[in-house]
Amino acid sequence: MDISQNPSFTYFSDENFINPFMDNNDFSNLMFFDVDEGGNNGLIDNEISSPTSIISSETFTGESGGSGSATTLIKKESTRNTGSKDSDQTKEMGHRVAFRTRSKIDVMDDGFKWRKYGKKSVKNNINKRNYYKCSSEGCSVKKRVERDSEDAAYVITTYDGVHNHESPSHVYYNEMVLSYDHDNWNQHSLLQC
DNA sequence: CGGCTTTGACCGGCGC
DNA sequence: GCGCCGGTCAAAGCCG
Repeated sequence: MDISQNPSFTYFSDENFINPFMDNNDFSNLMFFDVDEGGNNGLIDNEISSPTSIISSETFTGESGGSGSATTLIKKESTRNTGSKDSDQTKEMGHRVAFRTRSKIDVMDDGFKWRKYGKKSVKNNINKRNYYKCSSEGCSVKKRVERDSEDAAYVITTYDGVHNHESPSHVYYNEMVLSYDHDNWNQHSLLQC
């Protein structure tokens, strides 16, 4: 599947996506999308589309150990399906965000602490899919990480849910951002994690 | 020793 | 009802 030509995906390149801390990873092809990525086409079904998908702050670290990190800010709000459907479908997994990055490493340190709880080989993908849970108490955010089946240079990361706590590296993160007086950094959005 | 990873088993949804 | 498939559980092992 060629995701890049899918209209339901928002595609990021480094032209509109600044990564001042880019070190080990090549984020030249970053994108994210909502709803599921499991289907072949990923077209958004109007009836089951998730109401909102937000990534408030992401901190990618090229190598664990802090040698280098790329900080990313993505925010998306899609408010279609505004209450027209029955509200009982608004369970906990209301927010799902996925994006694809070109990265040498499988799992990127985004500032949160993840605990691996599963690994599966899925159809249409020779690579294994890894399942992670936020290890913070009371936070049930999940994350799936898999290599792109067609281009193993890309990693597809899917987040389910929204963190109800701040990132452990949040303080450090904010300091970094504030030191960057750049228009593209929406600092206020960082605070609504 | 505590937290994490690994990995097979188990479960539920869905299509036929 | 059955089988497939994706997601989760949990025991065992590993590691700092």
